[in-house]
Amino acid sequence: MPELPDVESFKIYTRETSLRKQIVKVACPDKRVLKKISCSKIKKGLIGRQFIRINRRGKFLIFGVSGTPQKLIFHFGMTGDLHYIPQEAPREGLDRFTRFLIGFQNSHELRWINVRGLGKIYFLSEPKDIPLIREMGPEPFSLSKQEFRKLLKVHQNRIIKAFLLDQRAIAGIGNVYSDEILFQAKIHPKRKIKELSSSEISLLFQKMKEVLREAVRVRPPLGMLFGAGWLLNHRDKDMRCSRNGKHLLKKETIAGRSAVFCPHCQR
DNA sequence: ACGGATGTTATTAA
DNA sequence: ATTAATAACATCCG
Repeated sequence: MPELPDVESFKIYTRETSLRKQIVKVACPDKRVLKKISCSKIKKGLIGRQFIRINRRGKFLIFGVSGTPQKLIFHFGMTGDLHYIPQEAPREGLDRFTRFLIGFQNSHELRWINVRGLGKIYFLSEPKDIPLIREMGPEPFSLSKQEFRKLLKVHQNRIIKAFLLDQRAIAGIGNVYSDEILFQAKIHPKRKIKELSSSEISLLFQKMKEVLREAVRVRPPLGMLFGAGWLLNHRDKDMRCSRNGKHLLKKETIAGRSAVFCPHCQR
């Protein structure tokens, strides 16, 4: 789940729930997710303080803290969620996998839920000390079409799916949304970038922004649905192309991930 | 029971 | 030097 749109909605959610509240508790039920930092150091840095800023960079969520330059940084890995909930709420369902939590003075807590334990938590002053942040490519939402064309030029020898997935090339796009973007742009995931036409690049740029923007819009108030034309509604389900119910979607390993696409519509 | 899963990284191969 | 494929990480789900 946690690709750019998901982390963006975590940002909105935590800004609405967790900003400017006195932190009174920090718990780390699973130390393995803490990177180069102990639970007691995080406690020392957070307790008695407040979150004053929450930002996103790629798939990272970054919390600025009052009275210290240190920032709390979450990466969710393959699975993740955040629940702001009364502290007495039972840890059942997904909440069983709370591997880190912040308690506030109002008796609510922010639970960092990470089913598979591949997520990571950092507490440091300089986000760029995390190699992936230091080397991360530009944010899709801040790219102009001209910059996008330049970026593709730099990566012209790669296949398009690998480019979209590479955080060092462009930030925040993961497997599901890269498939969706390519489906909507009608581009086969294995196409070489240098062989894309100018109009294909234009459409790709437009669809990249549309898909990500729409996914951010659909996410937060839980339950809203993606449009009928979306590949997302069919992958892991009936595997039928939403453009023509007769075409069967294909699943193939590309750039190390299982790509789902319509061999008929995507060329 | 086995394979696969929305991510990243180190290693190996091409 | 680049780029792509692979395994590994941890754990749940169908």
